[in-house]
Amino acid sequence: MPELPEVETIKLGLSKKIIGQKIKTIRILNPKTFQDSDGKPFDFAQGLHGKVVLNIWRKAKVLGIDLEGNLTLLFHLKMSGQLIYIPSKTDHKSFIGGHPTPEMSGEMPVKSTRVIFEFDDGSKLYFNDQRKFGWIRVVKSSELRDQSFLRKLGPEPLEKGFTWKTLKSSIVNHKSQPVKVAIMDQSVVAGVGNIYASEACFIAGIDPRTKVGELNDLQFKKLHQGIIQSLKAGIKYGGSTKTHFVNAEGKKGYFLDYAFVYGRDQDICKKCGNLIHKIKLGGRGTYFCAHCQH
DNA sequence: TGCCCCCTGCAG
DNA sequence: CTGCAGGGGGCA
Repeated sequence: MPELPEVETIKLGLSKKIIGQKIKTIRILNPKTFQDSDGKPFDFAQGLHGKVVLNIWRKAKVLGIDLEGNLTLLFHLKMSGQLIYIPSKTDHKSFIGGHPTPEMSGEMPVKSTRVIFEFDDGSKLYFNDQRKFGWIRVVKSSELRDQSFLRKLGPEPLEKGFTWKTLKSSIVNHKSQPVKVAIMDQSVVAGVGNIYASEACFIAGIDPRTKVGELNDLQFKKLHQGIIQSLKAGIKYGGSTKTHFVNAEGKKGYFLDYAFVYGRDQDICKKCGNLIHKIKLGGRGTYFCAHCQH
């Protein structure tokens, strides 16, 4: 899935477009994608029809859309989810000067489209998800904090409360894990996934295989900085598009052009010129420079 | 604290 | 054909 920077990119793009809009219809092409927390079908006609979008937020890799009537839509994009907003025909012409880009022309829905939200002005929000791991849920806004997956999350790495000491304390019961695996645990830090975990270890100068219990305080400080810097860079370049990720306008992100190690097996380290290596940690592809990381 | 699994599609 | 892919829940 999209990790924190990708979901943040979608959030920033979507909030400009759908806050204040009223939901007209919801078409569910893949019922499994859209379930309430009990796995029962949700009564959309009664529940969401006519509701106005009040706010959009992100927590870890989950995107939330608050609606009128104490309702919140939760989205998890998992590995291949996309949320693409297509303006209504009128807006669309004025927006791009009458020359539709491929992703904005009438190519939606596509084969992987699972759910379509239509707003009162005719614009649409498409939830595409090739692998069908992603989900959408409806919860009461006032009961958000009871959601188990939100309760289990560690600190938000780009918020004030995240310091190297809070990182050290939240990671304390992962001492025997490789550090790269540990920072991908959402209870340690919220929102770090496979790409930015490799990047954070590189920036910190730490070998991703190093056991958490072997890290000293200086390394925790560097790791803390590495997490923050890699995520910020991800947001700056509009996220990482390996295969699926696109922003709310259907456009790719370019972080991987600037990545130090991720996806660069047998390529040259941008810092020292030695070869980047790919290994497997916790079942996931992991990239590092043996010369820069110890 | 490690696997298996949920799926689909693409590269090798 | 096999293996692999931005995730993470459920299980022993």
